[in-house]
Amino acid sequence: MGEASERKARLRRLRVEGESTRSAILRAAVSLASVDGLEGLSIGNLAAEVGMSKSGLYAHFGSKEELQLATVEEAARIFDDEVSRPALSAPAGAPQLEALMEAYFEHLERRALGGGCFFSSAAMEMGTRPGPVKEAVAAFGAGLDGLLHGFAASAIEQHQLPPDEDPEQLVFEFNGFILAASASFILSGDPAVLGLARQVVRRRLRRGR
Amino acid sequence: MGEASERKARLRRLRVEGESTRSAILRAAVSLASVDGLEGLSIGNLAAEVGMSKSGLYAHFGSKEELQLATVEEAARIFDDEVSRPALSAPAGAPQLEALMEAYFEHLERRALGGGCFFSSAAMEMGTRPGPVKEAVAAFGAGLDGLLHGFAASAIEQHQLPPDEDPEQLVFEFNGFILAASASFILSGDPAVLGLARQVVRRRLRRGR
DNA sequence: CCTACCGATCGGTAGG
DNA sequence: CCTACCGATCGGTAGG
Repeated sequence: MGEASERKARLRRLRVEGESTRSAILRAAVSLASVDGLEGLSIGNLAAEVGMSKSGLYAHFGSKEELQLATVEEAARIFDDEVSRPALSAPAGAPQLEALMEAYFEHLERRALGGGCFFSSAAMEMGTRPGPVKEAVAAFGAGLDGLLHGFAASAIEQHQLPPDEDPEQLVFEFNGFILAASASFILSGDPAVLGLARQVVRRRLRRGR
Repeated sequence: MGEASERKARLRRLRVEGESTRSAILRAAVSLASVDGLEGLSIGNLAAEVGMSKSGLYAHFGSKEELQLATVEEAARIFDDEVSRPALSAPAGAPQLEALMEAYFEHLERRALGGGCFFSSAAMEMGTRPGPVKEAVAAFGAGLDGLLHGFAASAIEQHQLPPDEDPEQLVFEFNGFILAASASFILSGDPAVLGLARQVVRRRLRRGR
């Protein structure tokens, strides 16, 4: 079997029924970036991964920056599917906060992207690199903060949390839980750290009860 | 003035009385890595920054990995000087926790390294790259966790925090505060987020009082 | 989507 | 510490 047919076989493996080539490329891009970062994501590596030439990729994305932007979009879609959406199905307030965190911990534990948490890494990596990609990462963060803020405000409103709690402080704390779980899990590779993270979340939501 | 004398002038600027060339190189390396990451730190850029040839750097560090390891060491020394040591001078227990966080927030606000928080970024960046550099970053994290654990245990012992508090959970939470402050500050560039972080820390340490 | 190429930069080495 | 070089890879383009 020649190289060409191997490439096609790999692409077929990556592609699901009815899924576009662009979508298969972006799933691979998110996976590579979850290991090597958004800067470390190279067009050559990505081309090899999906069994395509570099110029084939340039037909889909005109530049590395456009590829990075599309990759951030795809990562946001995955996060919404796997973490945000399940949380929205839980009862309003504290249960949504807990469901979001639980969905996130499972997303981490399952190593859904191959490497670590895409947005934890992207925030640290792109934070010091002004430009459209940083803005896209920041916009995702703002969206997640908004979601958490709504859950927290609702929890206070429904007296699941004391009335003197501050939603903004809660958003900061839950962001911290996400980042600490991500960093700790990625460095240790030990699912036990997620047990500790779950305890922290549970206790935090039972405070003042 | 020729290029050669410009280079020497730059090196002189970077060097303080009695400071070794190696030390000046490493300070520049930490600064560059705080912006571009430990992978993004290139020997060519670093050589230009300190006004030296690439091969001049190879006389000090035999490989990029050795340079990265030395850079992690230097960053740890700076963190210990600016954050850990001041905390150790505070009264034992909760005041040490608060002093460490305050020193960290000031370290961030002052933009002490030029870019963001070296170890927040390094943990996310190297977490997915097995090898000696990741181990060095993990070892620093373990050391900081140990320090926080001691402060937390002491706070509980002295009844500054309730006896049902778990030091390990507190370590996780404070790690989260550090990471959330770092990510938030780097993305927004707004010192106001550190005000929120300070409130969270203060409230957390007054819980159960 | 491909082959074939571009200049720039990467980490690293030879020889002084 | 330097100049001068190595092969590999980077992002990107020409032409089909």
